[in-house]
Amino acid sequence: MVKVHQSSENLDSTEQRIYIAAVDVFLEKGYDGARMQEIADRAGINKALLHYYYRSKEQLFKRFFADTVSAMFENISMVFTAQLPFEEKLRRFSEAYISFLIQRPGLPLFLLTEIRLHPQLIENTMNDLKLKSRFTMMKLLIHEAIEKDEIETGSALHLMIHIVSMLIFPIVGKSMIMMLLDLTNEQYAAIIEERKSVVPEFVLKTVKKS
Amino acid sequence: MVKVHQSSENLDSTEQRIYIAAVDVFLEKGYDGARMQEIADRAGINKALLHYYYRSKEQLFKRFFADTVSAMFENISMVFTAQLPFEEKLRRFSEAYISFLIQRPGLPLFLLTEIRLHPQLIENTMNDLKLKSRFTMMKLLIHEAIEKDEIETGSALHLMIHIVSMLIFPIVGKSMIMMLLDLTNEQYAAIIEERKSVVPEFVLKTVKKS
DNA sequence: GTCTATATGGAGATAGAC
DNA sequence: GTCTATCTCCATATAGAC
Repeated sequence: MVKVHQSSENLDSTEQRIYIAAVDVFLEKGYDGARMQEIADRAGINKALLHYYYRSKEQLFKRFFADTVSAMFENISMVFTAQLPFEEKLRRFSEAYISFLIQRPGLPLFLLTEIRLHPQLIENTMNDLKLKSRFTMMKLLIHEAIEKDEIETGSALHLMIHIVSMLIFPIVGKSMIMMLLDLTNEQYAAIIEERKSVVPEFVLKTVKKS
Repeated sequence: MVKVHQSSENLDSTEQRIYIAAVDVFLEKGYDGARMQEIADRAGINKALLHYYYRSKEQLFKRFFADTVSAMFENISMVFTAQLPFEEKLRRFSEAYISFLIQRPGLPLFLLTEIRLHPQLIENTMNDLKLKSRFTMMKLLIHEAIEKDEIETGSALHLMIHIVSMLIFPIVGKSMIMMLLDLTNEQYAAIIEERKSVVPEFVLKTVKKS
């Protein structure tokens, strides 16, 4: 869930409603395309009140962005704490990650786009959250597995990129894939669901020692 | 190369300079972030002249977008005409596709983003270009290989998605990957270069009949 | 074809009453 | 806290001289 910066007040408070509306609009339209008027409309209030709670569009965006990135990576790292063989970790990771993305299909493309378009807007956020150290866990996991002779791979780095790419890209490229392969929304959803198991099995075929 | 809508005039013409500037700005800032003033400045002319050649921002964008999508998919389909075994086609495709993307690193993320943000702006474009039929070639290629017993795979559809994901995502997710893995620009470039061969070899390990 | 000047509208942000 | 009204700026687009 996306956390909210707020001192534990009523969930139905105005501030909360504004925040929720802002999340929707920013995700749909991006920073440049988002309109304060639309956020106000969806929250059922007016622009003035919006500025009363969040001084500016920039501040509102920054709060939302920090929360969102944080949620995204919290979710990833959970899988790695368990003590399990590489195979099982990979299966659980794929399952958990795709499940997470299914619920927030617009998130990865949004993040990638905003990082590119507004690096200065998000710089502080990225430094605050210790993302690097979190992600390093995945690298360590794979190195560990290699040392334990569980897997065989030319490059742990490339293997990581393979896995992440196969999990995230189909979500990011939804519009393109649907168009090119002539899929309905239902077919597309089914394919994504399948990938929870297809991707780890595909990877394991390649790297498992026999 | 990105084609230009223009009746074969001087390459240094004003219209041409505007178009080139527009390509740069749109790719950098996206449709919403692009400013006509900036395009005019980079072209070394003023806004009025810009509107003289291209009536509106929307029209300018549409022309550029159509050209760009076209170029992107022209390039893909070239590989499939040759009569070669699946293995060799896959290697050539990976090489050609990554080479293409290295020269236009911002392109895939731009396309994916604009398709999502402005579907109505690009609808005509997508219908005009017979993208679907072009991409179907890749599906056919894989089915053909399966029938010829060249490869073994659970699902041709997923295999296609695997390949495309592993090729495109590292380009799309450059900012994220660089940040998370703590890479310099040089290291990142080297990794992308490596993927020209790493990806097809990875895939072949899984699907090659032995 | 190219310019300066300006029209027009929309966006973020604030003032000030209640 | 919440509203209406308004300010200010900036972006697209056009008018009209040269």
